[in-house]
Amino acid sequence: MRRLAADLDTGPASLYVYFQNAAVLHARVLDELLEAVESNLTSAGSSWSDDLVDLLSSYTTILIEYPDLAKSALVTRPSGTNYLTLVEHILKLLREGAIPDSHAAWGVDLLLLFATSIALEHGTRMAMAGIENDGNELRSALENANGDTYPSIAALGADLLSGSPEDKYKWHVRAILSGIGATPREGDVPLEDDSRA
Amino acid sequence: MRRLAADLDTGPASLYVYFQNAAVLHARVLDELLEAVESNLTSAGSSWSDDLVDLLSSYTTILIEYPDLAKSALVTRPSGTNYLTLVEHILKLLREGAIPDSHAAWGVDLLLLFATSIALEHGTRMAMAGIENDGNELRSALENANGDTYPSIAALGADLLSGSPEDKYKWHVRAILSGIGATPREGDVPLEDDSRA
DNA sequence: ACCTGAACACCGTTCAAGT
DNA sequence: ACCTGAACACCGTTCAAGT
Repeated sequence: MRRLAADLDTGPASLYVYFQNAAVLHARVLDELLEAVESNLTSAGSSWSDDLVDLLSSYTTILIEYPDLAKSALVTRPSGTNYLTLVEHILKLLREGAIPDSHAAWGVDLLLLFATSIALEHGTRMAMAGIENDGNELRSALENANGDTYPSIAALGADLLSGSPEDKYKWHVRAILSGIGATPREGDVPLEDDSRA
Repeated sequence: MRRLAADLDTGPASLYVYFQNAAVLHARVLDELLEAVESNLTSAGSSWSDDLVDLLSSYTTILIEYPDLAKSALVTRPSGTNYLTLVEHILKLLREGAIPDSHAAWGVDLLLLFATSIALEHGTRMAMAGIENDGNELRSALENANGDTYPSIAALGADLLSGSPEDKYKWHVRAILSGIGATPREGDVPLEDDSRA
């Protein structure tokens, strides 16, 4: 609020003439930024799931630059036209993937929650870079975990810390996609049923 | 920092004698709170996936009371013994579910990211309850979405907004579980292979 | 050596006062 | 009527000064 106000050569109070509060302002700014989501797409059409990974990556990449907006988006879902366009695009790809409608309806939430959280996580981490890189705390805790009290952790060992963020991101999205396709919701018609009453 | 310092009848500066910064203090407090995760479990053993839903619910329930700690946990993974115990418990249940180790290794991250994000989302939303409930913004945007520009949104209609948070939470966890079980990682041995070189 | 009062550099929001 | 300076009520962090 104060930085934007300063950029506009006025006091922060003036912004409250146009925006109810900081959350509303954030939502508006975010929706403006989301116009870039579609234009940042790279792969374009090898498969519906690749497209979905690409689409969400584009969204995350934008949000990662603005962790405060990611936090806002997580708590108060945006409602602008560009956000709706993103939801529409996700749903379109899920239908291409033959995901049942009822699964897709609850699946979009999960996909966007994931993409937003990752942006918040990494964006905030980057914003406090250098100050103190305590990312190694958990790392060493896992490496030195006692095999008697933590047998499963010890069994997995280095695998718990393996992989680049990008590879994990992609695998996580694919896992979510696979899950929302395969996980039954109450009211689902069983697969082999020919739907006679 | 300031509230805790006031409770201890001193200035905020004193805390810096014992904690490097606010993030470190948060991590320590959180790990203390996580001792309650195991004792809050309810269902106990109908199936590994039910147990996993229950375990993560317990974690989320605790974190939802302290959104600031949830934010901290999202950005800087805790590394205390109670957090390790939680990770161990999750891994144990995933092994019970016959999830391949390499999938479990990347799956814990996703499960904990989800549980933490939901706590941050709902916790923050509760903390600003009453002030302005603009949760209906997206709701009405989705309901009034033009069927020509947003065909998939219009096709799904009310289903996009259906379901209680609890039902969605459980379904989301189950979807993630299903996905991490079924999504191949590079290096996976194909199922029908009898592993002769 | 160990602790801390006071100050610094920030926030978002409100409201009386100015044009 | 529309805008805003100044103040209010908060943050986390630092550092010189006190015991």
